[in-house]
Amino acid sequence: MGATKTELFTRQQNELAAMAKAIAHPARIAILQYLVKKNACVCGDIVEELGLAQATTSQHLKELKNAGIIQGNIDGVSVCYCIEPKAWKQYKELFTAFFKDVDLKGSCC
Amino acid sequence: MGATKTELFTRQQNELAAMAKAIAHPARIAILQYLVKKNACVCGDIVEELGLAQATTSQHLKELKNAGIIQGNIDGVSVCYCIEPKAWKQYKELFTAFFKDVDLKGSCC
DNA sequence: AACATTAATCGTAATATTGCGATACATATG
DNA sequence: CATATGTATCGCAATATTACGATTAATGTT
Repeated sequence: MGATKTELFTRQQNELAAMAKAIAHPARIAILQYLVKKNACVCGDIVEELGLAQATTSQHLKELKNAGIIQGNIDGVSVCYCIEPKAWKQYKELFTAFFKDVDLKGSCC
Repeated sequence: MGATKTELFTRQQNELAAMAKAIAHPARIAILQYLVKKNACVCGDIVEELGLAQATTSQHLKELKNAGIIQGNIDGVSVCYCIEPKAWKQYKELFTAFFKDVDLKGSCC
C-alpha cells in the first residue's frame, strides 16, 4: 500500500489529478507565474528567483517538464524555459470544465 | 528537509498550491464529480462508488472537508456530503485567474 | 438493553515528495 | 587543452501521502 490505486479510476480522473499534482507546490506555481509574467524564454535566473537550492529547483523544473506544461531549450551553457502554449491551453480548458457552473443553490441539506 | 518551504513563497502561491493538492488525487476528483453529478446531498454511498476501503475513503473525504470544498452533515447514522458552493466558486475563480489568457504566441525561443 | 449500521480515528506499512550537498556533464572561453 | 559556468543527476534524510485492518463512537432498531 501507499501507492495510488489508479486502476480504480477513469483515465480522465487520473489525468486531471496528475495535472493538479503538477501545480500542487508553491515553487511550481511560482515558476509558472514567473514564466507567464516574463512572457518569454527565461534563461538562467529561475534559481535566484525561487530561493531554493539549485538541485531542488532543477527537480521542480523537471516535474513541470514531465507534466508537459513547460519547455526547456538549451542555449549554450544555460537552458531557457518557457510555457508550452498548447499544454497551458489544455490545462486551462480541463480545469475550467471541471469547475464549470453547476446549479449549486440548495444542493445541501 | 522533506517539508515544503512555504516561507519562501507568497500566501497566494501557497494557497493555490494547497487547493491544487486537494484535487491532486483521482479519488478526490471522483468524489467531487460524483457530488456535482448528483447535485445533492449524498448520504452513505460514496464508499461503494469509489471502490477504496472505508477508512481510505473517509480519509479522502476529510481532506476535502479540510480544504473547505465539501461539507458533511450528520443525518442519523449516516453522513451526507455535498459541495460547498462558496468554496467551489472560489476554486473556480482562482484556477481561472491562474490560467487566464496570456499572449503565449511566440514566447518560446 | 442488546444489536446493527455507518462513519471516524488509530496504528502501521508502503510509497512518494521535498530538499540539499556532492558530483557529473555539457558547453563556453581563455 | 584547461578552466569556468550553468544545469542535471545521484544519493540520502526528513517528511508527507496513500491505503487498509482494527477499533471506537454515535445513532438507529428490535
